[in-house]
Amino acid sequence: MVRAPSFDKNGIKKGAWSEDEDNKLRAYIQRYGHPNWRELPKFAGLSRCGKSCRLRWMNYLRPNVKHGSFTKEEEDVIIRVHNKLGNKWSKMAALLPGRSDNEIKNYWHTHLKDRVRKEQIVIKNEQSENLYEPHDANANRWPIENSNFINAEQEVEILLAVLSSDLAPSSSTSESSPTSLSVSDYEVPCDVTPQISDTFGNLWMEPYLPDEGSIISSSDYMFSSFGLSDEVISQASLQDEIIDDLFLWST
DNA sequence: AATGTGCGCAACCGCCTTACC
DNA sequence: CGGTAAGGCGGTTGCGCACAT
Repeated sequence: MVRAPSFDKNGIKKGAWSEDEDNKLRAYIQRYGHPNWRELPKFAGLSRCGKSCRLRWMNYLRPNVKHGSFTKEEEDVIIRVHNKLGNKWSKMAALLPGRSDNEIKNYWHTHLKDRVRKEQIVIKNEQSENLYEPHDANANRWPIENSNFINAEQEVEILLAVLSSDLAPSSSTSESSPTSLSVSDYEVPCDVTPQISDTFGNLWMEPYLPDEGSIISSSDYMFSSFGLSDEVISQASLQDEIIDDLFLWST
């Protein structure tokens, strides 16, 4: 299952990691952190390159990393994000705490790729049958196909932004009716807010109509379209990066 | 029992981006 | 502003295992 250990011409070990190497790397990082991956193996007593150490830590040794089969919810997130962005494994990993980008990538190629391909064929066939009813209310039940009012990457990033605690509504407003949500409910930095409004227009202000008679906000619609649980949402820790991204898009 | 074949996944490789000088 | 180093990302590979023949 793993590559056989070997040494390159510089004496750098390659291939499968031994338990002893794992212990050395784990102990060193837990004590000193990893301010410099290139220097780390030297001080940790490992005959590995820095990249190899980083990969081993990120994919296998770091705390809380999960292994084993994916849940249905995790599969849904992968499929939906892949539908929007393609092979952005690190974005998916950010939405799935404990899962590494490498593991998600492997899981996609071995379990999901073919399944999604088949399902997309089915969806396309069903859509082609509805060609003459493009504005039918039921069309809103296809969130992936009907949410391209901004580009896909922006949509996922805005989703992450809304999911993160800094931008989420404060507790005093989160209990209120969804129809009352507006951009002012979010703690967006003051120098960013007007630019977001300029860029995304009514995205933050207009309610989305998923079905006759019910009204939810655009952001709530995005939550539901990605099928993310509150638990996943609360664990997202990308707020700084997201705010930076939002700022960049708006300039 | 021996051999062949496909799958799953850890690890490697090369490129791109970012930070620093 | 250009060069360099380091980190990060996505594509690909190699090998052990399970199953089929």
